[in-house]
Amino acid sequence: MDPIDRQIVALLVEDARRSYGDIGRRVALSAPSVKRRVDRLRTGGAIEGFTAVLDHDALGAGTEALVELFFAPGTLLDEVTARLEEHPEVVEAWSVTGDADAIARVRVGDARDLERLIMELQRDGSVVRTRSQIVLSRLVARGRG
Amino acid sequence: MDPIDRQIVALLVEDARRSYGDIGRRVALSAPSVKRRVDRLRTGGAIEGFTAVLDHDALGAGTEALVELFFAPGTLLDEVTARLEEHPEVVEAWSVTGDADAIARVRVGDARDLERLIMELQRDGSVVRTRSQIVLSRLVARGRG
DNA sequence: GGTGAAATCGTCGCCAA
DNA sequence: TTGGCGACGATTTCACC
Repeated sequence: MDPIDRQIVALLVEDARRSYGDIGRRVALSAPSVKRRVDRLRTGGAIEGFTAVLDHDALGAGTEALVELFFAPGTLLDEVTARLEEHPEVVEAWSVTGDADAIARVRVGDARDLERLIMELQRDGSVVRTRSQIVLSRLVARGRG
Repeated sequence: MDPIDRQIVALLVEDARRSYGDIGRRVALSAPSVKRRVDRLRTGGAIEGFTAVLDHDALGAGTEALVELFFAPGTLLDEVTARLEEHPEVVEAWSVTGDADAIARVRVGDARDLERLIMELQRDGSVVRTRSQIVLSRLVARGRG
């Protein structure tokens, strides 16, 4: 992981479909050499993959919310993770310090779906309370930097 | 935006570097036809772009946190957005309902950087209070759904 | 890390349904 | 309009230096 690797990563975050030749020109390396580095970064796990960034508003999709989760005493993180992964509406989730035990970023059709999702999450008793903040607008959105 | 477009979008979310030919084989379309659709999805705004998904732990990077922001009365959203965009540590931010006015997802080297960032954000008075929750671990992470 | 070569891919104009 | 075909230059991806 040298400065050139970092440059390559930054260029791919900016545009994942950039060609190796284009990257090579910017970092003064040949295309095969760039490919070797990218392959290494992928197998090494630094780059997990490449994805399309969607505009959910333009896609006619719905509502996003950040849901704080409060666990029952003695709840295992793995249980909650498994439960969250059952629901495709959960885009991302983190275990956090502070008031709540975890925060889930969810994408649902509308407020009714959110309500239903929250009920579902609480169903088996590992999540005993939630507190939701519905996203009104996205202020900042960067690659995944 | 027909079912084939949705399939194409899903395939690109899964792997943004897939070739048009590969996509075409999966949706029973020729490569040029797939390219036309992807071009249309991009100019139409449904697909904002393509990015690399990084593993920040593997990259030896630091701490992630969710910072709730409380604005001074009369603060404009655009002001705060501009302020947030000045700081590359802010990966994402949303204006939300509920207790806080906005939530920023930030990535910093360590807790000291977080402290410094928060001081910076509060400096001009539009953000009067913050409440941070440091991410202990990522529970769920899907493409960008 | 570079070079060269072969296979594949991106991209365009043109034509058919 | 939307999709397929053909063609050409660019790109990917090797083996080898």
